[in-house]
Amino acid sequence: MTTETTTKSKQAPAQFAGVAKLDQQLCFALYSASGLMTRLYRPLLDPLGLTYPQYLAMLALWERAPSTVGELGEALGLDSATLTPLLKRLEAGGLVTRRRDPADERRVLVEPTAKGQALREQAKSVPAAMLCNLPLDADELKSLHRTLTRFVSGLRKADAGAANRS
Amino acid sequence: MTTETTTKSKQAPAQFAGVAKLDQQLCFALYSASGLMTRLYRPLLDPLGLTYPQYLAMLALWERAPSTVGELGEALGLDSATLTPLLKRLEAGGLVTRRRDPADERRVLVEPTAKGQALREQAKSVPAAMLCNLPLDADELKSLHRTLTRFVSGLRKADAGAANRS
DNA sequence: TACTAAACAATCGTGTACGATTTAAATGGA
DNA sequence: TCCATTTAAATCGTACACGATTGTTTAGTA
Repeated sequence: MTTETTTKSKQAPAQFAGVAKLDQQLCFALYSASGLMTRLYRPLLDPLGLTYPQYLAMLALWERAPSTVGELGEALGLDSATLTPLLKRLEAGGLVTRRRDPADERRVLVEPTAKGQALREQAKSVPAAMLCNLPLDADELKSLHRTLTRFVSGLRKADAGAANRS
Repeated sequence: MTTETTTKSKQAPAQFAGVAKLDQQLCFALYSASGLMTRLYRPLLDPLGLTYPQYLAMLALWERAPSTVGELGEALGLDSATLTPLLKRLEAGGLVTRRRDPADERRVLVEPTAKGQALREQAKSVPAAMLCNLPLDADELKSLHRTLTRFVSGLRKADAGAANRS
């Protein structure tokens, strides 16, 4: 509890200490929630042969195919270093195809196969099953989602700013 | 858009479809928020030579040392398969020591070194800097934290239940 | 006391994540 | 047209993350 002036140089509010601690707890809560959620998805996705990130990729592809790796990355917030091997695993599992875009050989087009499309039917029961795991009622879920959405879009802006600055 | 009865077997509420979609979005929002947050911590933690999980481990150790691997795992929600290599990296960096508990040779006691303690001073400026990145005001942060905390503790219960059932 | 069961950390295999670099293709001026 | 620049994906190295298994130590019980 050393009374130091380090924080004075920042334009921090008066009640800094408390809020800073809160931010730390908030960040940890987000980190924990994300991890727990992934764990709870596992028993639902195992029968489909998907991991949670793979499930997200399939959701994106079911919405819009073909998609380029870049578009998927934009949608999921992942870069090619993560997506390329993930998509290769989906391809190895026979769920998607990957091919160079003839119109622009730099791009790679990803598309569900018939098997990948068929999986969509099985996957339909996942959200309902997951919902049973979520400990809040519908109103609370809605409120949490609203706040989180604003939070995420704000963070995205901050992240883009940080990227530009480098 | 096949009208099927698959979901009728679940005891789902009438407005199932909408809520289920929401849950999907909520889970994705959590996933995104967690990833973005980790990215925003990086420039703050790089000067300290820590990753975000390593920072969490040090926070736990600054609060309570020595801790066993199991206690750290409980606090952070990680298992030994994740923690052991992480702690070995912290040890290699000279920030912690690891030794078998003489009173119970199964346990391993982890403790910050002098260097690890010294790092605590540098780390004090991290929360304030991070706070500047967070896009919500103090009230919203508080509300989000409250909801998330309830959410996490509920998820933990669900997770424990799932573990017992297996 | 012997012997099984439980607890604990470590290890192995697989799958994200991402910064940094590389390779190839397209684009935009001089 | 030529060439530097930009864009897109892949690759490399490092670091989580976890299920399943292993090896060791302790605890519990007949």
